[in-house]
Amino acid sequence: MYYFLAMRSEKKPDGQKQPSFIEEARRTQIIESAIETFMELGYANTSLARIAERAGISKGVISYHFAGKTELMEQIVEQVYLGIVAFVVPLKEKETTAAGELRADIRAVAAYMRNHRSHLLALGEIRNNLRTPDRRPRYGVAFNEPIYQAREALFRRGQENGEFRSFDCRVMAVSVQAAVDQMFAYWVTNPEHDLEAHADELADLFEHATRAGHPEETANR
Amino acid sequence: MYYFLAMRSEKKPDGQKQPSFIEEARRTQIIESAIETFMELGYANTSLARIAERAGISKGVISYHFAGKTELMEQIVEQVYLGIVAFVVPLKEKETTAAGELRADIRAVAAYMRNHRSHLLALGEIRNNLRTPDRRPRYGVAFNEPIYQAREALFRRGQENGEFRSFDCRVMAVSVQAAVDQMFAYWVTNPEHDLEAHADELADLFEHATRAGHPEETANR
Amino acid sequence: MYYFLAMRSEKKPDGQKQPSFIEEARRTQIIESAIETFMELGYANTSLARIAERAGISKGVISYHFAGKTELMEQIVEQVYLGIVAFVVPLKEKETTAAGELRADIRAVAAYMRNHRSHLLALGEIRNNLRTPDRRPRYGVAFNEPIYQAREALFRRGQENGEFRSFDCRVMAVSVQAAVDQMFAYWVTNPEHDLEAHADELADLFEHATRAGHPEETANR
Amino acid sequence: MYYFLAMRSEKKPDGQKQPSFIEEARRTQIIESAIETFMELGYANTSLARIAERAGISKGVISYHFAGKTELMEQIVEQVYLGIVAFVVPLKEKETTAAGELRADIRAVAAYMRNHRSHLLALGEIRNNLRTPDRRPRYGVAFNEPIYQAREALFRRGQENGEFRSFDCRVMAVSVQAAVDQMFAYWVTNPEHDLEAHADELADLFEHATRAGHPEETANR
DNA sequence: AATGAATGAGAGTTCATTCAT
DNA sequence: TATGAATGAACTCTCATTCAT
Repeated sequence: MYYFLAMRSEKKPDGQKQPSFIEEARRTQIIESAIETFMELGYANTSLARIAERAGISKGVISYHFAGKTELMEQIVEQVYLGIVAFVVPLKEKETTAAGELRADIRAVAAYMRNHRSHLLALGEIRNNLRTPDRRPRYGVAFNEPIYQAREALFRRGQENGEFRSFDCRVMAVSVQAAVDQMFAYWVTNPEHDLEAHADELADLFEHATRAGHPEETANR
Repeated sequence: MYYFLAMRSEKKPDGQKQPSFIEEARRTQIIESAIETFMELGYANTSLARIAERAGISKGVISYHFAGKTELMEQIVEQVYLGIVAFVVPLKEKETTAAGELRADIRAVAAYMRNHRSHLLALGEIRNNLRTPDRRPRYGVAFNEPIYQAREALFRRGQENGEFRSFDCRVMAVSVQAAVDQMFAYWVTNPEHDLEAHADELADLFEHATRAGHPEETANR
Repeated sequence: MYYFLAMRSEKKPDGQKQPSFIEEARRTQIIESAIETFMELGYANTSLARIAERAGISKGVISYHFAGKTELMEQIVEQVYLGIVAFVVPLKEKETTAAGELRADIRAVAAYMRNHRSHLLALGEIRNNLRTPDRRPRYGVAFNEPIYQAREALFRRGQENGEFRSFDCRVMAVSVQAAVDQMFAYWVTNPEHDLEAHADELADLFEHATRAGHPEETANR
Repeated sequence: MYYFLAMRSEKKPDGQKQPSFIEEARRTQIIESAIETFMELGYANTSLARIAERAGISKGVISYHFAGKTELMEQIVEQVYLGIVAFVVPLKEKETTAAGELRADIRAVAAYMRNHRSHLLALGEIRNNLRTPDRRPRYGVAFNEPIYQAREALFRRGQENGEFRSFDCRVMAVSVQAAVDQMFAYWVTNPEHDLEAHADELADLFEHATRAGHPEETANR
């Protein structure tokens, strides 16, 4: 599930030299500094100079530790994404019913959002804006594909065992992800908003949206 | 409803000179050129020079007709937004039931998306990226507030007349908008995707999510 | 002869807009400033900043008038080369004998050198150093090909009419050009050196080197 | 003859510590790596980082073994120059006549060129570009002075013993050197060119250019 | 003897904006 | 109204050099 690793920009060959401790620390420091800068200033206003300034280091240090601005941003995406997966996946696997898993998923993501606000904001900035040299989007919606497939599988399972009614699994997967993402965006703008209550409400929403209510609606698509 | 005009960057006082026809034509030309550029190159790669080049005019013309890059982008947002409202609102008002109105709304927006792909893409680019001089987001989620309130009103009406179950109207409104927006993004990335079928599926989804299924669930929040 | 035009980087299509007077003046000013900078500081120390500083203009002006540093340098080469050709060719055409033409050629070039020291120095700097994006030499010896062919034709004519002995025309052409170029370099380093006397001496040298001295040496290669 | 040592950047005082074997090996390794880099990428694209990368060592090693980039380049010049002298001088000394010595000289240099292409190319790159801190050429034509004097002596000898006609020995020396250098450059650009034939042709050329043809031309300048 | 890390200057380029014409 | 010209700041990236380990 969440097989994001398949999207990693470049697998490091085993024969490659291990990064030293200090090297790793610096990279982490720079990435964290970049994340905060993206969150605070937005993509267009985030320059290497500002990242370095916030980190209290020289501009050239970033160029020393990363091949370029692009590699830095790809590293951020990778780091943040891996963090999400590592947190959410274990919490889902405890559930037995499809409906239960969907609810657990949504609540887990909400919990993660509360504690990683800046990381997820930076992820969004980069996803929305990073482009390849020929100016086509680097990530875009296709970035969500592994998530979509995981959710599709969940829905199909629920349909097969009679929990869920018949519906288009892809549309449902896309919509769940959209609602979850927007929950985050809404909370960011309205920090007093109750994130956990929102998550529960969302779980209710999709429970109603998916459950097999009337006999004739039971899924067999 | 959709009282977006209240957000307009600057109301022109009534005593102000009316823009001439050619003035208005130039502004429209520039806005269209900018929209295409945003769509094709993304926010970060859209410069006044490129907009002018695409329009086949001199760079200075833009500065002449717009106070600056910021005003141009705000004008784009306004124009596009007004276009959506003008198209969607009449289609909703024909409906009598709340559920019917929701379905009509979603389908109308989908129809609009198909015919205004570049406009909506540009709107997204600007909404995601434009910031005030002190670097806080210019639009963000708050931009959706009028839409949220309209949808909230719809849901509340449905709850009051017994069509809808009890749920948090704000969360539902946010989620509907998120699902609709993501439908667009998904279609942009997958042009062969059936937009109208997706809209219908979404209407089903939210019909199930909102309808008063069991007596004890009838809304009175 | 001297058909350098065939090497021009890009022929301007007739439909292209004419550069304005002030545009042309600025380009000339920048080129002259660049030539002086190349002469004084050498290729490696010549930056756009220094060229602009010498010209008393902003750095961005150069970028405005030239596509980039590369185009500026190619323009310098073209301008200087055309200047040489325009000066030398008419002086050669007055001569009737091959030997006379060779002597006239060498003397004409020497005369040009005296009055265009900085231009020729800059030409040399760029020729020696400018490389394509893939790092291969942009000009190199191949740059001399039109000159070589012109001289070859001269020598062949002299051999055919019996003025010259038999020798390899290409080697002779290369050597004449080398001797002439080095005459310039020597004079640059030793400004008190008598350039005209050097040119006459060179003419003598190649007269002896080429003339048909003994009957059995007359050319028929 | 060829008293190039007088130009050495810094004579090591006798009391200085002898470089260890491994020290010498490292310096040689770095110099060879630098030579290849200069040849392949040209002066402007040759950085210490690239030299180190090619040598498979750390960038700091170069700074450890050489005072700076300048000293490295001066060492390259010295090494290459000494190599030429060591090869050419013995081959000249076998000759008895001045004409014979000139021919032997040219052929010897050509032979050396064939086997030391990268060395001579690097020498040229550095000679053409290296400057002192006040930006005046570090070598330039003056670098050839020992060669010029050696050739002048040869020509004067030939004139005194009646082999050669009267001509300006300095101009002849400069021209021979120019022709030889350009032979190399031409061969580099046209690798299929017959270097040895070119050398022979050059020897013929200067034999005709120098020899005492008519009695009244015999030298006594 | 060698390394990796860091610096600060300087490179070419792009940009929004201003202004005289 | 519209243009072309110019500015100055900010951008990413590369460089030679220094230094602690």
